[in-house]
Amino acid sequence: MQSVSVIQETALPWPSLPHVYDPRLAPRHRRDMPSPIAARAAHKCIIRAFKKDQQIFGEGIVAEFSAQVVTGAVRMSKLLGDGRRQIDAFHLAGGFFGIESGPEHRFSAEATVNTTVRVYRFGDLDSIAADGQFAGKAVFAALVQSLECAQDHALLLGKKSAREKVSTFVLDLAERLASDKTIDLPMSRMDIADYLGLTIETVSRTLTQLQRDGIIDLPCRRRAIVLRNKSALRRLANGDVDFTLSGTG
Amino acid sequence: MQSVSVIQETALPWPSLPHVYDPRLAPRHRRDMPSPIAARAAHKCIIRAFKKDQQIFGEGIVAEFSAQVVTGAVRMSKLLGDGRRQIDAFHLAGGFFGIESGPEHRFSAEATVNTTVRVYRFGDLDSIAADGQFAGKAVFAALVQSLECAQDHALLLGKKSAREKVSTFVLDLAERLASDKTIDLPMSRMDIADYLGLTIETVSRTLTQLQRDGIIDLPCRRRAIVLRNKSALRRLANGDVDFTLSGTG
DNA sequence: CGATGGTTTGAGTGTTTTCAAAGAACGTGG
DNA sequence: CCACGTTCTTTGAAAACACTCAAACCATCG
Repeated sequence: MQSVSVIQETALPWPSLPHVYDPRLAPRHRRDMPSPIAARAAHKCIIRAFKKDQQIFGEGIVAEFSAQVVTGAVRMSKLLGDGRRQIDAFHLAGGFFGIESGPEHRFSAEATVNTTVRVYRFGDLDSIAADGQFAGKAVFAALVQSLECAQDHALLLGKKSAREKVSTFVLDLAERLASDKTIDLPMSRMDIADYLGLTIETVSRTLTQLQRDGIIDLPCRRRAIVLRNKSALRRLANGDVDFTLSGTG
Repeated sequence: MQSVSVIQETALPWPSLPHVYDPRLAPRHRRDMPSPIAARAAHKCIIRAFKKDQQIFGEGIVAEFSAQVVTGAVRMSKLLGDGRRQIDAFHLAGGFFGIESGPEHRFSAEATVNTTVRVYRFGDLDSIAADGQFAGKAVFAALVQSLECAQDHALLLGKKSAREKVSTFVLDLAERLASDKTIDLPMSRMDIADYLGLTIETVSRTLTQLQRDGIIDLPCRRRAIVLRNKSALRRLANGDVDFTLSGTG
């Protein structure tokens, strides 16, 4: 009903993952070393497609699977009692998500656009951790990266202004998508707002203002942003100086 | 406190830490605070004392050591370009901190009160991950806990009001300190503010308001909070309903 | 006991939110 | 391929919340 297509996959090496696999972490094992997880999971590994806004798994659901984004993007979100939503992270192509320590998922995962993911079935984390070889390290690396990401996110949410938040977001997305000039946003303003701890109106206003200041450009196509002044963006993102008041005034 | 003698140091360049083994110090673990890592690293483990506001290690410093709080509390903080500070976490007795994936510490660690820590010398994360036994799992667990903590923190910073933030903080601290009624705060208002993404004035005002509403009590002793209405606090913390307007009005 | 620094309180300001409505892109169906 | 409706986005005005600046307060320590 909801699954659009299910395809059997051949083995695909974990190590080719841009996002999870930091060569700095395990460079020695990188070359030609088969991944135990991939090997083990190969025969149960499938690709699934999810439509825009379709849920991949919900908060509180038993964590039987983890997954890797093939195309598209996935948002990890959490809800407050009254429905307020905080998006913890966006996973882009190559990104892993759904790896949990406890028995259930602590986030809900949804596709922000039409998305395909590769699904893995995982045993408990203990056994992964106990695997001193490739699997343990890969999961370890994924975990550490999530942690760093979450911590940077906390800095952003706690201490940055709307202008700085949006700048940070745009810059980060540009890097992760390897976009030199034009970024194709794989999410709505609402998603961005819930990620940055702002409202859609503020996100929109801030983008407009950055455009007025010549830092970015907003083409007709709403889901795109063109970078005009990357260094200014970087300064803003890092809170380097008082860069809040700019140009035109 | 503990029968073992504690080494007090003033200036402390981490790199010059003496890797001595004092049988009186290291192997004796507090019964209520089992430390698997210590068991393994016993021969490299020492106890060190830090005074209030003393730095344990700085952001960007080579990560040669990690540590576990024995008594007191440690704040992990990050700075923005212009000096704004975000505290990522407080580590209380038993908490591990300083475990990194990369070559250097991504946070500065400082004692918020007079504090003693057990210091470990760690090899790179690879070797820890490769250890399928005790150490690997313990570090793994610590990492996962940090991650969950950071993610909850992001929800707090991004979506909660001052009232909700403070309530969450008080409740969390009460649980972590196993305080039934009276909480002895191991940090200043400034620390709390930088942790919650607020200013000290707002933290103070919010606490006062919670007191007026009969939810907490603020004794003369400024570093203490008495819980009066724990369930109200819990409702506030979880954003359960519109609980913002309360009592007296 | 007085000095000190952290904390509380007050008044005014500013940024972000809220509420409301117009505008524009996108998808659907003809 | 165009027209239409729907949805998302943008813009505006007013309000709310937290912040800034400033001063008083009072625990704590010497």
